[in-house]
Amino acid sequence: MAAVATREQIVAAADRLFYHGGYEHTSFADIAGAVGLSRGNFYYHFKSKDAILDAVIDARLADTRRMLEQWEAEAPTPAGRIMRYVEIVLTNRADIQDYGCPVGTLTTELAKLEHAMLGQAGRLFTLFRTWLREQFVLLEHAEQADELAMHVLAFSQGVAVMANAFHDEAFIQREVDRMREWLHTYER
Amino acid sequence: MAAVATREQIVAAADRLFYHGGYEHTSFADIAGAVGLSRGNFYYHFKSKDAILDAVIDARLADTRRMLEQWEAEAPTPAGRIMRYVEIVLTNRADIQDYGCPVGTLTTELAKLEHAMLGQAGRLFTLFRTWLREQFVLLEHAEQADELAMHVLAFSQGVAVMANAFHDEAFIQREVDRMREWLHTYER
DNA sequence: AAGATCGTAGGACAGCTGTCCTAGAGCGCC
DNA sequence: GGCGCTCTAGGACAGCTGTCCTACGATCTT
Repeated sequence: MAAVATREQIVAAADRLFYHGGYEHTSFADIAGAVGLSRGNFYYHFKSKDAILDAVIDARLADTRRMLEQWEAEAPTPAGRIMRYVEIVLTNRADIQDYGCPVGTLTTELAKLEHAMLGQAGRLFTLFRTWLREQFVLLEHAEQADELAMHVLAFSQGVAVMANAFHDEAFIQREVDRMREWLHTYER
Repeated sequence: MAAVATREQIVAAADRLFYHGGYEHTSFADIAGAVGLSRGNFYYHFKSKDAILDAVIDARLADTRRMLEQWEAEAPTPAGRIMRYVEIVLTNRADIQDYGCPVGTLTTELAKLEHAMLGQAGRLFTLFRTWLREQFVLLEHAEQADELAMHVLAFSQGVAVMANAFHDEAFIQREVDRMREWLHTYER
């Protein structure tokens, strides 16, 4: 098997396992089992568990950039684009109810572990923050753009934590509706 | 030393360590070191790690009930009491920036671990939810009381995750101000 | 003073962790 | 055929995990 394909398989499996079970709780043996490789052989592809996490974060950053570009292509207005972000809690509601937000839960876990890769994980949040800020600038709220971006991020994190805790789909829908109305007051 | 005092010391130390470093990441050795006991001797006080977690959750439930009673005694109006809840993200901002919300992060972690004690941890959320709902009933919004309670909970969780990720005190203050204005629209 | 009870230290136990090494299989190229 | 490279399996390694047991010191009761 080509090494590059195996590496991608490892990263994909690790991404899923880190999201579902948490970073520390996921062992080399778990990832090896998911990919179908022997545990000891991992050193050939990644020299440490941190290196896998680094690769997973890089992959998530790339995926996120692709998703944001797609949103920009599909939604013509900045408000529509912001709503695309807001609605991911609906789109991904099944996973969110089971595992929370992939970005929020990873960042929270790494902060508790005082893990060196915490800064890297923070780039995922910053990517969304910067993109949302740009949309609010386009909405002609340049002055408060960053504050509004942070508010939208906090919305999604709050909904994710509560949806994960209570498994309440109606709650998610209500909060998205509430957010849509709030966003309308910033449209022009 | 009296066994009951030692037990309380263990629970207090475990509570702090679980909050700061997470449940799974905290070992018997860590707790033993914090209390000044030998690791093997723990079996005398708690027959398993889950039993410690159970005791920690019970202690947090009792502490929370005390806090809610105090809020009721100190704040005469339901809106004032709700604001007491909203303002804990300011009151505890130092800890929240370092470790997130104690309730939210524990629930999120236990969900990923598929831990048997997840239901117990959920009672912490439910305690706040029920109390907030009662306050909105007193505000004569009985019909939407539970929805509004969930919205306030989501607010606090969102702010906690973002404050933990970005360490931004001004953001916390702005979100509390925003929440205060929102709450005014429900006062009469 | 003798005995029972309470709380403790220390270590044994199997099992798992991340890391690292060695040997060899499979393959293309000369 | 023989060389060299890529990729792999399997196991060794020290260290840690939660659990559990035994032996002993301190304290209290009678």
